[in-house]
Amino acid sequence: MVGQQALTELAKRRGFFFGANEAYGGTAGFYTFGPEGAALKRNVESAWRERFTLRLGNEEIEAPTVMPEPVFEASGHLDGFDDMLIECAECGESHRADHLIEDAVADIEDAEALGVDRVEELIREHDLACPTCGAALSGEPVEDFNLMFETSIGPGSGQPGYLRPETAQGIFVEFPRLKEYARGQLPFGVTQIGPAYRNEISPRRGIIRVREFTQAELEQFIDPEEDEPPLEDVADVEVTLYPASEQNADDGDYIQTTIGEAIDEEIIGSPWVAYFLGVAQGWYERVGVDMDRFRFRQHLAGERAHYAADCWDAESEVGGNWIEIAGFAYRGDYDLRKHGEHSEDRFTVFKRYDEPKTVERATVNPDMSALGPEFGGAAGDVADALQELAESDPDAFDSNEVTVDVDGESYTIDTDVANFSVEEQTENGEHITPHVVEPSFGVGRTVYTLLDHAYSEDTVDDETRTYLSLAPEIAPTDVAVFPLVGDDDLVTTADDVADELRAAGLSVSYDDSGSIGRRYRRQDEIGTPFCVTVDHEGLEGDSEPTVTLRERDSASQLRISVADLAAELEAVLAGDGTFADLQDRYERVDTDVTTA
RNA sequence: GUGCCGGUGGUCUAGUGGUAGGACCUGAGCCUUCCAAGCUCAUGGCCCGGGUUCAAAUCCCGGCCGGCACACCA
Repeated sequence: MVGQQALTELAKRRGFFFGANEAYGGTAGFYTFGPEGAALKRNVESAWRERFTLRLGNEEIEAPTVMPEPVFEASGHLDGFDDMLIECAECGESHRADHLIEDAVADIEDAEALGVDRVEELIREHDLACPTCGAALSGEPVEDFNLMFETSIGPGSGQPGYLRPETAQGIFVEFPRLKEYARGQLPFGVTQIGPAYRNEISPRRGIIRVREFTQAELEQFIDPEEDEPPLEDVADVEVTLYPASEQNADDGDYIQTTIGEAIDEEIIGSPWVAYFLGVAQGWYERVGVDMDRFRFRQHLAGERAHYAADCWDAESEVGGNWIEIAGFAYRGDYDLRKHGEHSEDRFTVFKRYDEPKTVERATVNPDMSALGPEFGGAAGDVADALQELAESDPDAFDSNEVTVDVDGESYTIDTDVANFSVEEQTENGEHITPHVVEPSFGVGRTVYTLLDHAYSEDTVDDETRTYLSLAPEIAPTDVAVFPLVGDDDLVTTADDVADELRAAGLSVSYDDSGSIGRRYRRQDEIGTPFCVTVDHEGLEGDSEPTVTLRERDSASQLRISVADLAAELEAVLAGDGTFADLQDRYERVDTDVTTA
């Protein structure tokens, strides 16, 4: 196991990531990905896109990071994302004011909804004390802290906006158009990879908890009554589960099972969530997460977000701690329903019935030439109220007069004027609000996990060697090319080989400095899976030139002709064969190197 | 946000009220035909601001950044 300190040091020194704006003292919670880190992150994103967008037949979008205030009124982030903090004057501890009240006052369960002033009052009335030191908190100010970054759109006072706290909202808000694009057919999925922002009170633990981070999210829109995931694709996938029941039990333990069994035994409630856990398991394994340090943990009841009906996290163990690297939430119809209520657009899809239905519907057709002169500006509202009444209580129209309330005023109308009737109508279907299943991945945390799990040390010729055993698919550099020594003919050939490999689309690093061993170590430390060395032996005689090809983890080499090199490397990097396969087909080089 | 500890070349680190030394790295050269070798030379540093002092990188205060603990993490 590697400590956070050693990994952070390597990350800084080798250009994976480092604190941003250090020239100006640094900014807590913001990191820059250096050349190696940016390449690694890009490769992780590509692998995610390949699996969760392309392979699943979904579509990817790119929405703005700044969104106007009403979006977050609808999503609940403006209220639900607030923390009410109160600070003890005696010991300086900060506490959640709303939690204090919920604990102390029996009949208040959601103190957050009460507002700052009322919460301050309640603390006075109940004479609440600091849980840490016991000093009275009465009279201390309660501060609202919203975790969203606020900004202002346009000049002057502008309109208030926020940096999105999750990429998901960019997908939900555009649902009306995305639905059109999907031709109104459920199920369909939309993905987005991009930055999200949370103004954390206290960023911690390096890159693990930051204020700007990259999310890769899939919003799967489904008809909850009809759509089922292709569970047969993942039924046999083995997973390590840590359900809420086990977390609560004294002797709770992990459950090793398959996705199929977990559904049969109702450990995972939602088949869709289970499906995505299965897909994710395979993906994490592929990009290089150590599956012995990986688990799916179910959220405890009190832990769930305001939108989530059931939620599982993917967690990895890094530096001895478990961190969340993805969340799988069944969000129900919460998001689309809310945006539908708050905006002018329709966040529904039309679901056709198998057979058209004939229904009796009570309607009114009010004589507006009578209502208008009588009620003036209220006439339109009265007409609407009559229609509502017709639907909810048609019997009200049996008598001669009917009364409706509009804004607290009562209006009484002759029933004749309302033109009440019951008509038979044909309904071909209904508008339903889709449910949403959301796999949401933290890209930065995944990158950190991969570095942690790839970090290795061994001994080569009695010297300690540090190397990153990254999956070839996601390693920042595919291959490094060296001339064994600085002779002109070796340098020229090595240059040509590097150029040829670049032309084949590989990410190539060229290095002719210092001793060959030093150059191998450099590449080991950034996880480059292969090194190609041009030596005199390979250029001797009239036969085709050859080079040595070295594999990172074993440090073993084989001799291969330059003509075959690009194609063989491409195949291995694409996961089509391994270095061991090449060893069977090409001459091994005895290097006298011993690894232990 | 609170408490404790810390901040010296790219990285790691020694050190003192009189402006700094090492190791590794990096660059140039010599040597070198496969794993951080050796030799020569070179580049490069006291987090920021204020105070005390003849003099502050050193002491004091504040800020910023980092680590740990608490709180927080929808």
